[in-house]
Amino acid sequence: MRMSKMFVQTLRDFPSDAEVMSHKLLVRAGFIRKLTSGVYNYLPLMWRVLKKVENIVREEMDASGAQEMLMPFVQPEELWKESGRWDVYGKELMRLKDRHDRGMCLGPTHEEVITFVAREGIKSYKQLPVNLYQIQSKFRDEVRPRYGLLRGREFIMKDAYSFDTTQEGLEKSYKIMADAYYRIFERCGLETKAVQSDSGAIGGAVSHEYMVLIDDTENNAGENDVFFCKNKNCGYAANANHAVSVLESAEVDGAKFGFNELKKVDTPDTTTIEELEKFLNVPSTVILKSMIYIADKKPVMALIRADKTFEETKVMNAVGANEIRSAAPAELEDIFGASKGFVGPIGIENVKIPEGYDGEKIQVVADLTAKEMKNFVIGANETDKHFVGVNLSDLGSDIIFADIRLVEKGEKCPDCGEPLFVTKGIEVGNIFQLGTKYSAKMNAVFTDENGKERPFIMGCYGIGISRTAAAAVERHHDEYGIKWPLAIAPYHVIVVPVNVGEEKQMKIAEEIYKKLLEKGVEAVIDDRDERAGVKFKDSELIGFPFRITAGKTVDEGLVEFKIRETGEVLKITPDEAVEKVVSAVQNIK
RNA sequence: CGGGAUGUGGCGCAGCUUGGUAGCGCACCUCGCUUGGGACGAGGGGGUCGCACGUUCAAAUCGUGUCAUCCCGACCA
Repeated sequence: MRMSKMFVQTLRDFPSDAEVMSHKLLVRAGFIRKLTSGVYNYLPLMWRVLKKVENIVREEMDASGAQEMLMPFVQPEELWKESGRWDVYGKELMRLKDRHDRGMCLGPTHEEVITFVAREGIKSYKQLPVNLYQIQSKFRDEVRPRYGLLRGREFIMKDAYSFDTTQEGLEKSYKIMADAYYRIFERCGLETKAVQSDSGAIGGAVSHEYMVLIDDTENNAGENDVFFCKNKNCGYAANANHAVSVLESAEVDGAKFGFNELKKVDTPDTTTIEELEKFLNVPSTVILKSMIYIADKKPVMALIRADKTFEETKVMNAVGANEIRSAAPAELEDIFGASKGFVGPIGIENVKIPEGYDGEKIQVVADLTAKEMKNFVIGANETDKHFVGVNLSDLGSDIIFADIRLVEKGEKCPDCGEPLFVTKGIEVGNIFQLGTKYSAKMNAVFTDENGKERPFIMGCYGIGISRTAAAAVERHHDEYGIKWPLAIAPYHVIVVPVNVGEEKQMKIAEEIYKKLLEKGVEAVIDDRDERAGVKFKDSELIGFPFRITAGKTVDEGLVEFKIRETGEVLKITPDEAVEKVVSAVQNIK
């Protein structure tokens, strides 16, 4: 490729609307341009990168025995009604009508369609197991798209779906994918950690997320908090929304503070835990904090020892909901007649659920920390009042107990007891044992050895192609620009004649360029009549892994060979330079 | 959906307080000069100042509305 003809425009400045490095650099270096919020044009350089990532994914998927296909981007409403997700998916699902007023949606994922494909095409256990995948654009109407390619609304994804006859078969298919995923990300130049993750409303099913760990806490690109154990024999790692919190003891008996019997006390203006601690002169560990969530339109009260934090996903799972949000202060008034800071579970069975919400009574879900507390303090469901000296037996019996705590750094690993560490992570892949969630609902069955019909045991496996490319930029850049891993770089090498007016430099550069092409290297020659500084800045910004510069030293028969990743510079002959690139390229194949 | 901010040429920004017919840097085109780290000089093209309505002799500037974008939060198979 000749730089003078390449469709690329690098910018002198970072775009003002970008926040994270991958977004800033990909725009500035001319890889992407925004069309509208969360939707980007992949310009030629970006498209080359994406195709490289795709091809690595494709090679490893094919090697694992999976078969590639392509499903439609637009899907009919009926399929989503069959699976039940039409009503649960929410606004993220981009819904539209065709000219006949039929409901359609843009595919955010393809479980419904693949289940349709399988029930049409798979009739017998003899056809199983099978794993089908595709690489395609997805659309999710994210509440808040951000961070460029890391959280776009339209993005490229590889999604695979396995079909097995048994749970054991599924586990085998799952393991095959887990192994393939490590290879894929490693080949993309990304070290990943597979972490246990929340399995959503499905509950109980196994799920792992592949995280690119981002140590820099200043970096917002890592949107997930990952807890992990450094014990080599253990290896526990989990997303914060799933990490098990190990109970730790604390001073939890209010009797030590004079709360020997249940009574209601005045606690004016104590709307926060801190204020309440101060007013009653007790530690937060003898206070049971109450928080109201709206789970699938049902009000839910969650309880936890007040020095701990709720993990909403765990609350959601504990009550079996699909969607959850914390209630607004005005809603508290509506439901309880008490203001923020004073709601509590005593007498909750008498609280009437107002119009606009679902449910007959308010479900109470308590964290396991509540179980060891005695004579504690809790909101009285009356503004400016709390109960003290409360025990669990005072709260009624219809309480769900579960781990609904957010794990904290330094807590003990649930598997080995060593302290847990936390870091940020970018989720680039997700593998998931679905079971019969879709096949059962959509009546996707096969005939087994005994002539009996049984639903497919399914698994699904995603990789964010565009997100993986962006994550690579997050992990591989410096102050000058991108440092693409060789395997996914748009081109392997750029050849720079310093001065296109110097015949000898130009001649050597052209020769090198030609040799590289002949050897199958993806090379660019910067034949622009620009000053050296411009060419060097651009080559570093765009992130070519290697640069061969033909400058003044051509008179001595030497060129400069520079490695982007390390900054290492060698003065060698043109043939040696070509050889270095060729062997590096062969090495990644 | 709550809170905050911003919309002026491809990118980055000034002008707005105090209304008077749009400017700077980069990029782009032409010529000259220059050529190992984002040169220099001269000339040139490109914007109905997000949109609508209003106030006014006159609106980028004031008012109202609306749309878009970004940030924080909420949310996120």
